[in-house]
Parts: sequence; C-alpha cells; structure tokens
Amino acid sequence: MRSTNTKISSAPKGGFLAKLRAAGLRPTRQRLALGKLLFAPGDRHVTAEGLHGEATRAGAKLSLATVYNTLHQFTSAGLLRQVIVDGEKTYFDTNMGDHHHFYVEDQALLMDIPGDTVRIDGLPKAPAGTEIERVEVVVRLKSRN
Amino acid sequence: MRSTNTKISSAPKGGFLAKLRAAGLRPTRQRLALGKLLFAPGDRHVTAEGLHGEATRAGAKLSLATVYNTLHQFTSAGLLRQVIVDGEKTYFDTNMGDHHHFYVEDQALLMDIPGDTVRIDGLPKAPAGTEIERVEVVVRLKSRN
DNA sequence: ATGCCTGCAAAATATTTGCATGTAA
DNA sequence: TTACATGCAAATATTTTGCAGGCAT
Repeated sequence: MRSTNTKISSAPKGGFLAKLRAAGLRPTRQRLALGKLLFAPGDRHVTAEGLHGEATRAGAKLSLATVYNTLHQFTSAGLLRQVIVDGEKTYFDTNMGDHHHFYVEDQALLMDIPGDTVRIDGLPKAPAGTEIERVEVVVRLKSRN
Repeated sequence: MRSTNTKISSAPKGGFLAKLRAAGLRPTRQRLALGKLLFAPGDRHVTAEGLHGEATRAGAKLSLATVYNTLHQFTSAGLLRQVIVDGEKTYFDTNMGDHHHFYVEDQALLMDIPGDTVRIDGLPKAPAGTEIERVEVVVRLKSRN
C-alpha cells in the first residue's frame, strides 16, 4: 500500500463504529467507506456492483470482491438484510424492520412497503419438520407506458 | 447427427404438442423430451441443471444451454412460470395457477401453497406510473434439527 | 512482536448469445 | 428446396474462496 496515513479512529459515523466492533468486525478503511455510504441517508437498497461504483466514484479504492464480502459480513452481523427479487442480482436492504417490497421489474427498482400495515391470512402451517423463518411479500410492478 | 429416425409426430403427449405449435415452437426431440418430463406427473419445480440431469439420465442428448433456452421459451409461451427464491438458482414451476410458495432454504426445496386460501390485506396502492403485475408470497422455512 | 483477520486475485458457478446446422413446410 | 428457427460452443455475468499480507492487540 502506498500511503496509509488515514486516521481511522476519528469518531466518524456515530454508532456505526460501535456496531462494527460489537459484531467483531474491525473498522477498516473499506468498511468505513461502505458503511458511510450505506448508513448515512435513510433506508437504502443496493447491489454489490452499484455500491462498488458509488464507492469508487467517491474515491475509495477497493475491489468488487471486497464489496461482496463486506455486504455479507454486514448481513451476518445483522446490519443488512438480503432481498431476493431478481434472480440476476442480489439486493441488500438497510431497513432491518419488518417490511415488504415493491419491485419494478423493467427498471430493476426496489422500494419498501412498511410491514405493519400488511396482513396475511390463510397461510397453511409449516410442513412437518420445518418452522417458519420469515414471510416475504413481493409486489411485482410494471411501469405504465 | 448420427441417426435421426425418431418419429416425432406420433401423438406423444396429448395436448402438449398442440400447445407447442400454438406457441410457435417446433416439436423437436429436445422439446418433447423436456416437455414429457415437465408435464407428465403433477406440478413440478425444476432448475435448469436438475432438469438437464433428469433428461440425460433418461437417455436424451442435449446441452445445458438448450435446457435453459427451452425453459425460457416455455415460460414465454405461458407453459411455465419462473420463481425467484434463491438468488443462486432460478426455479421454474409448472403450476400456472395463482399460488404461493414455501421455500426450505437449507434444502433448496420449493413447495406450492394453494393461492386461493391466502389473503393479503393492507397493501398500499402501486406508486404513480406503475401497476401491479403480481403479488408473490414466499414463506421461508428452516428445517428443525 | 505476532497471530488473527482482512482484502483481493483468481477460480468457480450460473446464465446468455452468435452462428453453424438441422428441420418443417 | 429453402428459409427460418434451433441447439450448442463459447462468451459473459455474477459470486465465492484461498492465501499473502495488514492490523489490532
């Protein structure tokens, strides 16, 4: 590495650094850069590739593989949730609350639906030997031409 | 090709051949072999790789790419539906009726939930400029150890 | 100082496409 | 016969892993 004078411990993102440590993840330059992008605004939906692009444009130097690894680490640590809607790309959601999703297929655009307004009735009980982990609702949309 | 004496038009699968023609798809050896596997029993869930394995074991000679292409063609023709639950693999479902899914994550096992018993209330209306195409419910299960 | 953990290059896996070739009309 | 659609090899896209080396302790 050329020049690593960057101070890391200068209290950058409020609780985020604490969250990282609690999860046993070291606050590296890469983690902090991605964390800043992910947790700064409100809720976000990102793909690995999209986030890598953002980070790169913001001047961070990291590989796409690191973005994948970091997203999965954040997910294991309970900071992100994985959303499966597309088959091609995996989305990660910063909204950890109970909620569902709108997905506009022709724009590959993902939006939250607040969870507490939605009620699902009439589900059969889980098959023998299994238990329910989560119920996910995806409302697929197409944009009106 | 070595020996192509196989008669194709000997009325093999009841309505399936007619369906193919209606969709503008020629009843080739490969299509018929896959169609037979897909539409013979009751409802099925397959992956491209799984179906390719079955077909090969049954003695058909075709490449995995052809299986992918055929599955997509059947989907466009309205004979199959694509189900997205896993991110890694794409599943195809022969059940075209309105229904939902159980998905056992640790076994990559997909099961139908009859659609007409499930009721979903409290969904917000579709965002401006879009309309609802389909509402999908996936109940994620884990097997009890 | 040192050993665990990180980050990335390279590999693995999944899917799509371009074109030589077979097939239905 | 002939044009068009098909099926597969090769290319592409996405994600995971093994290990050299950086970092917190």
